[in-house]
Amino acid sequence: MEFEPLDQFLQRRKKLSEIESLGHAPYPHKFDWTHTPRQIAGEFGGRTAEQLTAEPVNVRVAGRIVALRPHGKAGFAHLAGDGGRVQVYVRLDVVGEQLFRLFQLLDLGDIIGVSGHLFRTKTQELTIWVERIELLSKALLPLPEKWHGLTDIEQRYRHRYLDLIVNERAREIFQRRAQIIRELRAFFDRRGYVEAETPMMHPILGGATARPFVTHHNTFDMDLYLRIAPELYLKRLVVGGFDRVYEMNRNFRNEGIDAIHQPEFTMLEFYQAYSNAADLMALTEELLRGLVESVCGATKIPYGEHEIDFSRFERLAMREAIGRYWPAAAGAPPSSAELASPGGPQAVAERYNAFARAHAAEPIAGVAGKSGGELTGELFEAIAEGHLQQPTFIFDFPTEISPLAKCREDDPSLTERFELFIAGMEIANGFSELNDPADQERRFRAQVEKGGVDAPKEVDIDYIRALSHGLPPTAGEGIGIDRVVMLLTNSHAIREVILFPLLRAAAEEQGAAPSGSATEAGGPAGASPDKKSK
RNA sequence: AGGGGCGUAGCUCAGUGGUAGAGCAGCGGCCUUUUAAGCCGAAGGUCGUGGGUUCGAUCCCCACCGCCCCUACCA
Repeated sequence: MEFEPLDQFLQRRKKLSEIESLGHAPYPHKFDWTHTPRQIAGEFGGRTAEQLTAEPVNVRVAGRIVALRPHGKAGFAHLAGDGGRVQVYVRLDVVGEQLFRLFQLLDLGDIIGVSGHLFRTKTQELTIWVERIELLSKALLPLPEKWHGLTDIEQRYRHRYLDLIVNERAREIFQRRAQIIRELRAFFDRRGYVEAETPMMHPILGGATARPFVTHHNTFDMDLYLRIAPELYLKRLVVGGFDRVYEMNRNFRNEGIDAIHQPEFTMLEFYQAYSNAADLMALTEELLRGLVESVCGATKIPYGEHEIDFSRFERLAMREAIGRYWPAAAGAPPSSAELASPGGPQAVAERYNAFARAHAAEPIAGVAGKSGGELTGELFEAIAEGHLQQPTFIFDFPTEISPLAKCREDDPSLTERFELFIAGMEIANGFSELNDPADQERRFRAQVEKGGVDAPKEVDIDYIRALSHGLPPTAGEGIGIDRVVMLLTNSHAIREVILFPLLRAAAEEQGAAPSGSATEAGGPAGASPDKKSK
């Protein structure tokens, strides 16, 4: 297989043959290094030129050539590796003709190993005085332009490896992502949670409201859904005696793609027995504050135009939030009492729609056919959600839109459920888990009867059976990890924090190159904590 | 899904109704402390794809493909 740009590809392949004919293995198996490019600066950055002369430091370093400045009978290059870079200096009179010829045959992008001692150049840059040089892997294709790098967004995702080589920010985002995931695991492990891996292929859809991907198992001749949520399996584990359990992995939702949604997305779900929603709000606050401190080194972090302050989390009932952010042009804001009264949400929604029609905003559709709880949820989304920049827990979710949550003891129209919003995004969703099997079965059946494209088609009888064995009073929560990574990396598109976001498959072309014609199939993908479950 | 924008050399981008340019990368030459190294020279393109208008289209029109942004929907 040959790739465009063909002239450069062939040119580099020719150089590789010449390197072989000089007696070098084209793809050697091993290079013993003493330091990574990053470690050189870290360990020896403080040494002066005099110290390096008095006490020579010998190193062996491997890396990718990311800059190359030949000067006739000598030359400089920068090797990148381990997130750092180091300059090397090669001289004909030091390495000899044979190795210098090898140096001349190197290209930007090649991976080499060098050995030598450290010195400082005229400009005081810490540099390796190369005595031996070895090709470790030839780059047959050129790197993107050295100054502007790779800016085309589509190319960056289709050829993420180039993005990672060339764009430091991309590399930093994914290193930080790994750090976040490490910290989250440590947080739950410290507190005695068991990490579980529940099925990703589900015979019955459940645990959220979303349209699924469907797949097929050949031997069992059985259709399966890629999971939209692990919720029902994790609660089975609580029934089984894992009182504290968590899972952090992919969910798949066959729905729209935008700045905060991908079909394949990562969610953390955790459950703890003998706890309720209020306990989880406190835990979530502790978790996120600690995470931001350890990852960003501060409790206030910049996010676009805003500064987000994780030292304080606001708590606001959903009905209060509607009143608080009610548009001034829509008249007097509704009271929580009005929203709680029979027919209240309908009246408020009509008032909002009158305002919306007059101000080119989107009205709430189908008011007459919706329950008060559904309308309350929609009013909240239309009016308040986008205003919630600072960390804010919204609680008192209506029962109609919370089929897995336990009702409030004093008000069956509301549940012990909350969602956390930051920067206008839904970040977390948690509640006291409904553990009454009869009530759960009723709510499941109501969902199935109601129908709709994303409604469950059948009741998960085994889950009801599990509840019938007794689920302790339990609280559970889901946190959208991709969105947390967005916040902590000041990223404003979810695909910036997903290594290989789903793209439309490009047409395969013979000889297609980094210019963007290789097919990136991308399987089913998905992304976000959802409204009705974690 | 609707509206807007974009698609020109490998990369980053100019440009014009008379079939096209720069910088970087690549190629040849010079260059033993450079760092967006420098200097000289040559090369590189089906201007996203397919139609149409025109004597002539990369440019104007239509359709399609892909990407981006906004709005909406799935949630």
